[in-house]
Amino acid sequence: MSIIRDPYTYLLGEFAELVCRALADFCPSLALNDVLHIIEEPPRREYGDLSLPMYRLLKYCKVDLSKFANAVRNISLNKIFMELKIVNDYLNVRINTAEYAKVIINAVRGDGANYGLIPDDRKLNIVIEFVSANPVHPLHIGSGRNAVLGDFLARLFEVKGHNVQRRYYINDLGRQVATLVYGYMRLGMPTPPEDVRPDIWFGLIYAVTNTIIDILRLRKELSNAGKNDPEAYVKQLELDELIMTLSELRSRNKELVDRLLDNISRDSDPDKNVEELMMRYESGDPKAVSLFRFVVAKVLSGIQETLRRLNVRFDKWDWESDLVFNGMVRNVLELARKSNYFILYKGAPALDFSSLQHDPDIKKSLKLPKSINIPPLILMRSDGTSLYVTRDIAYTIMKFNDSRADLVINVIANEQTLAQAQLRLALYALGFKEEAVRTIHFSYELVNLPGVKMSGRRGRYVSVDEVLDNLEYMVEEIMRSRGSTVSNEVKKVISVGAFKYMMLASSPNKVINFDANEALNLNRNSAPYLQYTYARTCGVLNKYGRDLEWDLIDYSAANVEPRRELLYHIGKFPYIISKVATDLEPEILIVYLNRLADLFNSWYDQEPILKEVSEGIKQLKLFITYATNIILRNGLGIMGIDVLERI
RNA sequence: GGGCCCGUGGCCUAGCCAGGAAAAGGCACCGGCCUGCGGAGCCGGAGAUCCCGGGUUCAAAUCCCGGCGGGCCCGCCA
Repeated sequence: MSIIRDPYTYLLGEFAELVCRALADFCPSLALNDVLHIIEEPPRREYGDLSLPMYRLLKYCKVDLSKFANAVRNISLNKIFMELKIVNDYLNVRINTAEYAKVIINAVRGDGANYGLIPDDRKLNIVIEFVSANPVHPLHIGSGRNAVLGDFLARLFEVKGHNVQRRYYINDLGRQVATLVYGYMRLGMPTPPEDVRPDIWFGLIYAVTNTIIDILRLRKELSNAGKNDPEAYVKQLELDELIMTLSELRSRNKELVDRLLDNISRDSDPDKNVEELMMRYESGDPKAVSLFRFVVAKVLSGIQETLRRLNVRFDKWDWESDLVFNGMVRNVLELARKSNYFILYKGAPALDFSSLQHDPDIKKSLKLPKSINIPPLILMRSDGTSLYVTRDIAYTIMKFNDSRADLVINVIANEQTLAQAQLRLALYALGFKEEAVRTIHFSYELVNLPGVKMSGRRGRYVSVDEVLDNLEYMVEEIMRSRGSTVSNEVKKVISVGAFKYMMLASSPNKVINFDANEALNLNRNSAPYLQYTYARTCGVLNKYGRDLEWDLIDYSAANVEPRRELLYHIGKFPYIISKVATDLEPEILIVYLNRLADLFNSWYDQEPILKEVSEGIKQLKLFITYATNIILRNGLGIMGIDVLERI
């Protein structure tokens, strides 16, 4: 007999088969999958362990419910089910826990430390592009959410046996980097200070430069406008706000801000100079290239430090500018010119999707929004420089070619839904139909600060590092209040875990309103709670100090609450992992692990494990502890959260 | 004007896609449990018009339509 690796799925299958066989005579069209679909868990355990609402069978065969009931009543139970009852038109079964425990125990015994991690049959090449934050300031918590989600997806697919490549798109051709470089030049290109993180230092230059440029532009507009310009009032308000922002920034580094203000004010047209810089860089001017690359690499080194702190790694760092330098962007433009969808829009080369976007088949396969009007996609500026989406088309093609990808997943904020739809349409229009279908936008919502709008341009954001620093401080405080100390290692594992948990605990398409007090709460329903529970299991297992005596386990002792419930939950882990991998919803895993920890802690308080006198029961209890231990480690592992043997 | 996402006790979150038995966790609040294998824990209590209005259905937090509220997008920005 081969070992069953996924007990719960096996259980569902057995139940469905039982039902199908019983109803085969008068309900021949009823498929196993239909029944599987209908099976649910009763709201309360008294009803049974699994339940089939019989009225839902009426969809498949129209006969009287009593006929179902009669047929079902005569089901001869196999050994894993021990009781069958019909209550309120529900067919409820009770599991023979002793038998089911055997299945679960064999599954855990067979897979050991890999319990629950069952590879898919087909091994895919999956590219995940994530973070890809503009290299102009430190990672803020929004990017932190992206990093944690992308890392979660990568770990999940790896566990499911796929070949995962993690890529970071270094967006160095945009106006943002050019603005930063411009500011750095105006500052006189000083050597970045050693004692400040480069992303923080350059991030300040970036915010200050942006704000000053905007102030100068507004001032010019105001002085040109007539006194009766109705917009003048609004502009004045905007200007006042910017000046406040600048004075806030000034409080961080007076000298730097004054110098920038002085030097940028002397420039008669900063906007034009920023654009000129962009052009020089894109055309490959060696001086511009070395300067841009220097600045970006510096900022990136800071970002990488944060990512290392989060234990998020990348396989490839893709420079956007390389796509222009190596001709790939030009190729895309040439392809576009030859395509049937090419038009000149307001004099600029563009793709027109009006004939494509309403085709129901295309809409469905490319997962386009129901009724949406996608405007023509302009591919090139009239000054000859490239645009973001054009470069992104080239990049996507490269991601497919580079790693023979079956799937490209882009972890990108919800605000880019339209742009991502445009990207897929453009790929389709240029003849990359397969690629278009296999490009997946994994969308997530932003992280908001209560009251303030986060803005990198204004230097207004909470960085990942600040949050982690605060979390570490909280951990220290808690330990101090208990009269003990904490190692750096423990402090780091707990704070990083708490951060990741926070980012994964709510559905990706929900906005997170970042509340510092809430975020620093290390109580239940958090990573530390799960880590603590894990450490508890380690404590017991270490104290026992030997391997389990699998053959001595007393299965019959499984049929006692709350062991029963706990075992049932343990048996569900592989099923949960599969579900998470299908739905790509981290919160499912979190809910499951919390419940497991709750059940374990509650049980732990009720029954001694090591003091159990019956050897068979003691081995069963050790098994429960061991399985909980493995599940917590594997579950947290997928979330990128480390565990500790001692806290 | 059009589109996307969200709305569940005071607060945060699961359940919604695949409708089904008395809506599930947590925080905060109230009351108990520390010489026991780890109290970052355990036991108990209180607290909900599932945003509103229609519709579909034997049955709606869940599906459909229309509102309301919040966030976001519709650029020769990224």
